[in-house]
Amino acid sequence: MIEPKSRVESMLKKLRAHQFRVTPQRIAILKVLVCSIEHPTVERIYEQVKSDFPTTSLATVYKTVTLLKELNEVLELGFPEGSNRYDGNKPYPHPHVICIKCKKIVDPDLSGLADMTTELKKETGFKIIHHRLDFFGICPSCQKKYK
Amino acid sequence: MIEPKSRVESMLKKLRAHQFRVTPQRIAILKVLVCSIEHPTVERIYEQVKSDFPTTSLATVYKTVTLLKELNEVLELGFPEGSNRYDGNKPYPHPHVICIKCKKIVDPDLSGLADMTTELKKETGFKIIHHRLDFFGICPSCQKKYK
DNA sequence: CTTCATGCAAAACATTTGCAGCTGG
DNA sequence: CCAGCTGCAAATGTTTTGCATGAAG
Repeated sequence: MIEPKSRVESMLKKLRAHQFRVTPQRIAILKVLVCSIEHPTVERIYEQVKSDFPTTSLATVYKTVTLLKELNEVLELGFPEGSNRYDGNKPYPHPHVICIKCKKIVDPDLSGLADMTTELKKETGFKIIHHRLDFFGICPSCQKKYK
Repeated sequence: MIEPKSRVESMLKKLRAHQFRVTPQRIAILKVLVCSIEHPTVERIYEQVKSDFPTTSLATVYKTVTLLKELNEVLELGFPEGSNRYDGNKPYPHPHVICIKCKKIVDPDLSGLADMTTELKKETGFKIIHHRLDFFGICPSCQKKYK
């Protein structure tokens, strides 16, 4: 388990290092990102931030999340159908398992992707920069529900 | 290499089997899908279909492509930023390598995903239905161009 | 002939943008 | 102070939808 505090600190440090400003809104957003295990949507982050910072706007959440993504402090999981989801705890590519019923997203322990990229480079000539691996299925609790 | 003719036939067969109608527009769209190696967007399919069938509408292309997806005769690659891409030749999950500059998509030869799903089932309890594996990078010709 | 498909335009929806005013450093 | 951030509303771009007309079976 990563210490939430240190992740928040590292994000703040990154902001300062690039001379972006540390505003109360940004602090609130990045706290939600780090404390969420659920891979929240922007809308969800917005709700949580508003509860103790009521004047925050949705646009600011979008802007902050995009900024953190560009600084590699957040992993964006884009979905064409429905909203994007964000992971502030493991801001690097890793596999996800997604429930197609309840939209829950979990991080499984899986290895064996790194060696594929060297194989790929040889075969395709591409310079590989990042990847995305999602498994879609039905989670245990939805399996019961819909049986 | 799959025979284009047989893929078109199998799509038509599937349509008839589910009592969907075989219209000239649908035939034209599915021919483009099968003859494209480029993983076309809906817009791209639309252009090509219009050239020999000028009255076709974009909405019809969307509807047809969605129908074929539901019949498992086309693989949809959704992208949140930009348009979705379609593969009528290999309508089942398989890895893709995507150029982030020119948006080219190629199918690499890669194996070793099937065994991951059994591992996943054990670890997460999910019933895995499908997956998606994309590698993002820069293709050989864009590597030259931007050097 | 009946039902389903087409084509047009309008709607939907998440995300981005423009801009006036505010504020962190 | 002043560049950069915020919040609002309007714009964007892709995909979907409603509905009248047309064509497949």
